[in-house]
Amino acid sequence: MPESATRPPTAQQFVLAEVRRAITSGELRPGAPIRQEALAERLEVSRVPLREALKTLQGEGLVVYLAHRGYRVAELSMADLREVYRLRELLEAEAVRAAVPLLDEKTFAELEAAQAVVERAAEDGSIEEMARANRRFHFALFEAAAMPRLVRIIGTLWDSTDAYRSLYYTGEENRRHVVAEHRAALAALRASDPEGAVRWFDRHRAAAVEVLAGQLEE
Amino acid sequence: MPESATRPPTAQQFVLAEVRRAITSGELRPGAPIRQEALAERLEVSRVPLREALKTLQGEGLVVYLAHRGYRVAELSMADLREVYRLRELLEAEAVRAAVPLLDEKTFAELEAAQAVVERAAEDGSIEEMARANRRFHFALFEAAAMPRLVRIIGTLWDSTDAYRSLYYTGEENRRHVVAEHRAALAALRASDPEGAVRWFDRHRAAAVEVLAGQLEE
DNA sequence: TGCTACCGTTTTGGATCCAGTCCGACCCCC
DNA sequence: GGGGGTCGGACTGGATCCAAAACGGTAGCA
Repeated sequence: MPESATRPPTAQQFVLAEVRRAITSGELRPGAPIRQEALAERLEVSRVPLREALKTLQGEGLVVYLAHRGYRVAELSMADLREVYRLRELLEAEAVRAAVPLLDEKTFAELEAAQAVVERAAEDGSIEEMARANRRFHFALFEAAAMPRLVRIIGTLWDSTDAYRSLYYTGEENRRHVVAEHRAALAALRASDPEGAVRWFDRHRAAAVEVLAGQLEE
Repeated sequence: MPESATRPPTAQQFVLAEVRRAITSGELRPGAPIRQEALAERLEVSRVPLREALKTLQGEGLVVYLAHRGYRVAELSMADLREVYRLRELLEAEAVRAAVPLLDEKTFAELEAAQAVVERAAEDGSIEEMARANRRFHFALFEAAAMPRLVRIIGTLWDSTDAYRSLYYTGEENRRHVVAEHRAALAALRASDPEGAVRWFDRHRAAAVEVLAGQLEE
């Protein structure tokens, strides 16, 4: 039963992807408790694979766990938000610097393909697609650094703010900023100018974090 | 049955601590497959809490997982080792810089208490105790930075090399280096000189990574 | 002799069932 | 009327059982 393009080979992987999507898309609200029985039933699995998926998400910081009280969707305080972005600044700069000397045409092609989707989605205002393509863009670059642990850490940092970040793309002006900053960074990468690229990405993040900080105060 | 000072409130937490200890102490060798049935029986629990503990360890990178083939203790390549230490360099420097302005007498007391244990253990050659006290020393400092995510990430980086790092302390000269470098860093911290402390910690790590790299080539 | 298909064993993945803990409502007593 | 204790429901934690996938060995065949 090929119900979707590729259904993961184990239930826990399926559940993991599904729950992560539900959290980062805001379907499961920050702070909300996770009722295992109900969620498992909705996903048509038993509680066992769900619990293992939740353990993974706990490791990623997307949910918090208290013994005998279960899991809740993690909430982000203002201090958390600042910390995440500070760490991203440090780690992504490292990734970019490591990646630049290793960039090849294949990577550039991937970057430009992703960027094309970003631009089209920005025009159309399709938030979900823009978020996906934006991630593809950045991680295509990070992957090029050939530092798998670094990429994984950055990935978890992205995940932990995904639920909030989607909001950023709802502003049309924000979307225009993203497109422009990507283009500038791409030009710097083409010119093998890591510091230039780093500066653009820093500005990119700084703009986002300010907007998000505003959002976080409701 | 108070079989140990404090037995965790759930079996999975007990198992987690136990398996982590077994891995970082080298009792479970890198690359070795983990037979769930046997291990669960040895720890006198069922496979369910063991599996959840293994998921946590997977998130920390201490074990690797393949669907339908189970868990194995993670192995470190030379590239991995270098990456871990490069990331520690970046992140620990950030932690130290953030911590210095926040240091209070309580933290200094903890640092010096840990350092005293390190020095005694270094004399006696008690490897296990030195490793524990060394970790307490460094993390007392990191915790002072008030950046919980950062501390957690650094913690997982430490864990991923623990199985190898114990080897470092078996050399007597290495132990003397550690003591001296800690003292120098402590003096810099007392003088509110973050850059001085960062330099000493960098040297501290650089010495360790070179020895470990040698070990890793068997 | 080397390859392949098959089958039994081992091991992991998942479902169900039971036990223990937590939380809130209610009641008693002060 | 308010505070503390107790009971019951809801939910999580763990054990056992069953299903499915992977591995190893063997036999059959080219």
